[in-house]
Amino acid sequence: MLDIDLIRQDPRHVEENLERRRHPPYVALLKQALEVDTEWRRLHGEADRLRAQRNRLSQALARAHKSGTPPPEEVSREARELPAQIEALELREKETARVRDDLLRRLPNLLDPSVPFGTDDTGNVEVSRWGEPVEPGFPLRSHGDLAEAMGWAEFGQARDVSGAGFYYLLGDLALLDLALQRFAVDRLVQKGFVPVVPPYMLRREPYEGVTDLADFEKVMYRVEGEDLYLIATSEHPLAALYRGKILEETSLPIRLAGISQNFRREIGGHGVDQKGIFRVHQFSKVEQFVFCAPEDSPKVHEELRANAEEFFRALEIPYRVVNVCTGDLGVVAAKKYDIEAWFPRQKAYREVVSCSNCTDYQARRLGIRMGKAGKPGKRVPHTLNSTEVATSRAMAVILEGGQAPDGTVRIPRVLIPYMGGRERLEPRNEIGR
RNA sequence: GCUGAGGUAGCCUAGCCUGGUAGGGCGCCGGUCUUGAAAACCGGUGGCGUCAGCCACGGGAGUUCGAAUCUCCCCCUCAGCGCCA
Repeated sequence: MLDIDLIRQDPRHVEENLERRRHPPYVALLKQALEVDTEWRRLHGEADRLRAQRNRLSQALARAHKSGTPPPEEVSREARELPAQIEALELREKETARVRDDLLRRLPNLLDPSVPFGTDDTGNVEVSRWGEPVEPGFPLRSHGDLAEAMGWAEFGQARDVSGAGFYYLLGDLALLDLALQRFAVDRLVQKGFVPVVPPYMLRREPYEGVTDLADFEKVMYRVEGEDLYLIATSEHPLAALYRGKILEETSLPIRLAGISQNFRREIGGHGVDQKGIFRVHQFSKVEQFVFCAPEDSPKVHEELRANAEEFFRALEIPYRVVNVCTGDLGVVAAKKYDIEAWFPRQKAYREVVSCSNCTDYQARRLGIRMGKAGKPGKRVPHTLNSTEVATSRAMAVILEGGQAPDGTVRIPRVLIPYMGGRERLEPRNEIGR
């Protein structure tokens, strides 16, 4: 949610920013919100005056009551008539506020100046590139086919018992999933992040603070008969960790490393990845999340990006970083980098990390403030989030890029200690796992 | 799931029976004093506002001129019991 004070003080600035999305309805929404707000302020003032009058009358009646003298007739008459007027006015005031807030909530975050314009992901701008894609000397198998052939995954039975988009991981691939998570967490802890295993379900109300309403229809699983939703990413419960709280200025930045399963209903198109773990309903992810002072967020954004880049360099996976354009950015982030890893079989860069600066948009909706408790002058902190690793995606790259003609897969050097010292993923039947 | 107790400002708590518009403590901020600090004392402490004021006692509805207080509905938390990895 945008700052209503900013909109009142400098509507032109907000309008110019919204125009950069080249989506005229946003500007119309803004103007409407501003009009409704003006009306609300008028109603609010009027209702305030009537309430003040009511308080004065009530006190006069209380005094009369105490002294035992009956109050003047016109006082008690006005006291009887006022509540109906107040009620009518308050009803309009409340309704107007509701309309204004609805309009406000539909406005996206303000864009960072560096965000390029574009209508979809083809408008994203490459900002850096690391590693040399190598040509394999033999035809590569898709990660799904390979995993199934080597006994590391079972898709058919998962489809039968849970539906398309689910999978069993078995043997070395199950271990690789855990190894990636533990490696990612260890690195972040070393950098001062607090590891967090959050709730995997949230109630609707706190959930509305962290995501836009469309997600409830499209993305999230709802628990039957309960006011609970399965989290789509640990970003959500991590953001909600301080909902309604005041963060001590000196404790910032707060760096959290979320460890969770993630559940997503809509998983988009299929094609070459129909079989596999690239797009699935459930996956493990280690997430970076930071609360910081507004002036620090650009620096922290680069820090999160650097952390994610280092992770993929440690895995020796070539990648590029793109500055995500307006059409691909979504409403919550002010700026977003995607890291796209090189998939050698597909000969394409594909998204493995998403790194966002949400500025104050998320924190304001969650009612998170910063400052000293009891001291005036609270500010709204900024929130940022970035994937460290989504294991499903990382495993897909490792399987594609690390495979040998015999089907075994080279384990990235840094993960060997996490895999019992072994250097290759071995077929399940051959080693009895 | 059952029974009971609760939800008051950043935190703790009084007020509820008997309706008159939220008091105290801690913390924090500022001031006085001091070489400096502590102590002491004074003032402040959330949200909205067109800066008159208004709102805020878990949420909503009702009764009333007036509700933290009375009535009803709902939510949440804790304790004990039950169930349980």
